[in-house]
Amino acid sequence: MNDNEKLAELLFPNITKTPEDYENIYPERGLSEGARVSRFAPSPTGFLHLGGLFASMISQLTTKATDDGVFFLRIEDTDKKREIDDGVSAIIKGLDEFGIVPDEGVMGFEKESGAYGPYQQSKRKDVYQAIAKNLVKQGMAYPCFCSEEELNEIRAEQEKAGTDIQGYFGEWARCRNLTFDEQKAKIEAGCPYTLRLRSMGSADNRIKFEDMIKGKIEMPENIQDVVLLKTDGIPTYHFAHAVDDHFMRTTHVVRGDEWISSVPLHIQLFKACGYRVPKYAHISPIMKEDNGGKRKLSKRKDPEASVSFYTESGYPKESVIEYLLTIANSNFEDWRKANKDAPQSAFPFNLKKMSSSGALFDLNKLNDVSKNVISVMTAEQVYDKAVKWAQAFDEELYKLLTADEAKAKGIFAIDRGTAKPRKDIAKWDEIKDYVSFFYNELYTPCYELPENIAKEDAKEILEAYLNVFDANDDKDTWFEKIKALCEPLGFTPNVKEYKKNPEAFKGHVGDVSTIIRLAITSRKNTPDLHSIIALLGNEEVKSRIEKAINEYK
RNA sequence: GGCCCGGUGGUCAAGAGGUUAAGACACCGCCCUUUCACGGCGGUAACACGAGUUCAAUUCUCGUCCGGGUCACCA
Repeated sequence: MNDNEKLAELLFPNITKTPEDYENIYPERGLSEGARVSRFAPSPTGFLHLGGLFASMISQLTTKATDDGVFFLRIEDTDKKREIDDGVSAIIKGLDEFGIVPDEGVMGFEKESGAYGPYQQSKRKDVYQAIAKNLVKQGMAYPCFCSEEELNEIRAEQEKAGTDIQGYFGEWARCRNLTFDEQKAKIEAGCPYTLRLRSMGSADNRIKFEDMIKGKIEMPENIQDVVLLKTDGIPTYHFAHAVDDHFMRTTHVVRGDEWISSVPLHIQLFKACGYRVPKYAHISPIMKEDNGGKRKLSKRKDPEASVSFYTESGYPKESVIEYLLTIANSNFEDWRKANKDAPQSAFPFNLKKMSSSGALFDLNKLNDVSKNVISVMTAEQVYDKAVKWAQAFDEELYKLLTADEAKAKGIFAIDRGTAKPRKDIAKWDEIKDYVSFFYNELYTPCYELPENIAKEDAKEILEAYLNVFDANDDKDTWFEKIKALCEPLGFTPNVKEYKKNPEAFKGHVGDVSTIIRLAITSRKNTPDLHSIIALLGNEEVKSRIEKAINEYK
């Protein structure tokens, strides 16, 4: 046994499996030619970030562009400090609420599926250690006994010396060249240690790689002896990334572009272990306007950073995904225009068309997209989704909607299913206001007239209308009756005539309709009044008109 | 500071060595219309700056500036 082999045994006496064993445990997937395997690998911080949803959507889309692509969910819980109770469920629930269901990986609390698990890094300690042991054996990794203070000290010295590159490398790497006896003594004395990579990189070398989104990138090679295993034996992100994505047979790594600067390290790690380097696709973050500048959406400052914001506001999941798709591929909107009814999954997503700079989050655009999405839903769909939302977030609304299903559906059916559907609703939390005048429980009458209409005229019109009104009239006779009211009371049924000669009339049909609309709904603007009247019914409408008349007396 | 990435209207963006520099959102106006919404038509508004290459640069090159990321026993 040489010194490296002795060191490996000293460090990992209980690790008996070899890298070859794991190659057999996690064999090549044997998918069809070109099939992509990708993943979403968040740490369980207790909530799902919009950027996380975006990344997982892109990742999934990337795999679904190939025949038997696999998209899996891995949980990166190697940092106990960041972990939050049941953070895993929050992520799964968040993804699920937007229709993203992984093919394999962590599927729920203590639940996973797939042959490449465990998919939670905290449960893979043995795998990492076996690989680490092998690295030590080959002289590519070594224990480092430096304390936090010593590390700070090194950094301070480097600062003072004004070196371009700071960190643990070359001359500065105090533990890099300890003899086996020195290492042995420290270990037997129980000194805590981390395991570091013995980097074979040189600052003079440049490494090139092709990012699927950002294109060709060239960077200096990694020279840092980075930590592979922390004092507690748990791997750092970098090491876990190489080991996991190798053994889970990931072909495409889709992740946030904050990782781009560690790609040289990652490539080095893959090579040190003898693994094929996966393809990388680094996504730009979704930004937020801030004092005229841009910054990343922050979970602290921005409620819209968490996906729960969208479910709570009642944005349909399709809307959020649709919006994200418009950010992802700018040709999505054109595609949507040409394929109005196609499911989102039919869109030919192209990683290479992703923007390489970060997009500012645009709530206006989301609202617009969402209005379009909702406008093509059937009344039944709107009803079902709204009810489901209300059940969770607005009990009063829930009771009203479910107490009279037919009425609620009737409301949502107004002008729906036509070639030019209304686009009033962007999210379910708007519908309470939208439907409020249909329900006496929500309705607060307000009889304030527009300035150009006198109380007396309003009263006369309403009195006259009450005499001829019938909620069962069809739309044409209904409106003919209103027109007929006009002339005797000094209004004209002809708007154009009024515009030509405004002095000759008190107003036109529009004004008459406004008075009626106001009496029935307390609003100047509503969807089709005839439909509203039909839904409200004879008695209710009559009683509202009578009340209004009293107000104008 | 070192190293990366980026910079086309307010926002998202297409684009190409020669274009009247697309489109969408927002905004404004007009039309349609019983209101609103929808729809239609139109409008305001952009190639960060400076050199160089070229007959020609917003497009290629370099520099400057600005924005973002990263330099942990965090991911």
